[in-house]
Amino acid sequence: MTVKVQSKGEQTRKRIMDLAQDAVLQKGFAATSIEEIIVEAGITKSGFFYHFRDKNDLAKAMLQRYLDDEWTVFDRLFKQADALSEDPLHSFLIFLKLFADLMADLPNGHPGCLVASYVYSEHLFSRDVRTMTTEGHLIWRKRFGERLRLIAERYPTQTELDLDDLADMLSAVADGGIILAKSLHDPTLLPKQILLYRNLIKATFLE
Amino acid sequence: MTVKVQSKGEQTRKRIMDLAQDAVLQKGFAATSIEEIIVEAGITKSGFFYHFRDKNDLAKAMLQRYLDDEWTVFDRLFKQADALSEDPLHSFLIFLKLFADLMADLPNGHPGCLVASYVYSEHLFSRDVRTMTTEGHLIWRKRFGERLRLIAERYPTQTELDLDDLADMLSAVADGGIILAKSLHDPTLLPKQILLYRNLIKATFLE
DNA sequence: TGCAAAACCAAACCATGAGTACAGCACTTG
DNA sequence: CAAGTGCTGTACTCATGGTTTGGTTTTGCA
Repeated sequence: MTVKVQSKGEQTRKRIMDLAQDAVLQKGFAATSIEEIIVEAGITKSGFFYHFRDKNDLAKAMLQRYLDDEWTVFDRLFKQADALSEDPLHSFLIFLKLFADLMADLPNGHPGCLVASYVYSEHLFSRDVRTMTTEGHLIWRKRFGERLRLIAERYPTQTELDLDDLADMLSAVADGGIILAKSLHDPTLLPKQILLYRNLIKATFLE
Repeated sequence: MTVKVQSKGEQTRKRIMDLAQDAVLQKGFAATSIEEIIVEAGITKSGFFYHFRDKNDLAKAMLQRYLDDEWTVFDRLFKQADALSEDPLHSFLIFLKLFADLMADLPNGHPGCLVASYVYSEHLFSRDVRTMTTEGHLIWRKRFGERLRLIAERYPTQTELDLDDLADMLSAVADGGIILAKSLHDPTLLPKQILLYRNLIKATFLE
């Protein structure tokens, strides 16, 4: 367990981003004011503008951090799963179980997907932020797609099937599951949806 | 084909809502200003406030209309499907195909789900609007769930399976598919996701 | 044709919110 | 200890945006 040594500045920067992210996931980016963030963070406006050039800069930094975090989380889960089975299919199934468990363990449910939130306010952000959301989704497609291709090699399916679509479906089920879980105030919904996706994978490759 | 006779007022009201909905799906509700709407609609602010008590009132009216529209669309698709097969499973499979086709025929792809958009800015709206989004999702669960229960009666599954979860999954896949399609600028993505859900249904009940 | 109701307009109000200018404090490195 | 640099505070600007008040036109209908 490495404890990052954070300078005071890094700490405030992180605090700003944490608070901002919570607010954005509840009200959307546009409705989240710098004012409210700095009040909660216990700093002043100049403090904010020292750390971020403007609001869009904050949006970008948050998104980058979010994508990085997701990446490392999935990395960990995949490594865990790979350690438990050599077989690509079973490893993927284990991964999905781990993923579902992780989502089930979030005390108040998943707070929301920042990428999804951004997509529904796309027109607010600069071009580079928008391409980041696109790239984020493409990376997941690639990542899950790779796994699926390894599986398909060993477990040939009868029906024609686009593996990229199947990879996308995990993102879709997760994003959709988060929305439903929020809307229905039911944190158990997301993990259950992931397990249904797992069923599809099983049914697809195990006949 | 009944053509609704709309008074001038009803026409402007509709125009406002159309423009607002487009804007909201692109930028979110908070970032959509009354100003821009009235400019596009060719009216003034007072014109707007004649039709809507306040901005939240507009949000509510838009959501109600959206839910009603969705309801009638699904109604039509279900009726069409039921006319083509007596069997609940096949009827549902036909319905899913029709649904996918409908989504595929949208020239620029699905513009976005208003409910999903609202969920990611929940904290902006009054309580009644928020309960409307919840109710909306519950209605879909009920509607799809009913169909699935009819299917399950005739096609018993071996594995334990919560049909409400399976019903929710259609909403999740749709909402998630819309997000992905928007993010990746690929209108074909949504219908493909629906067809993958259809595969799951087939695999589940036809072994 | 006249008149009430419906539909709309003009102009202001007030709050909020993004962003700036600039001064001041607290490190920490030469 | 001097000088920079990282960070915070005060005090503004300027634009936007939701909402109100009080009037004017247009429309449907008796």
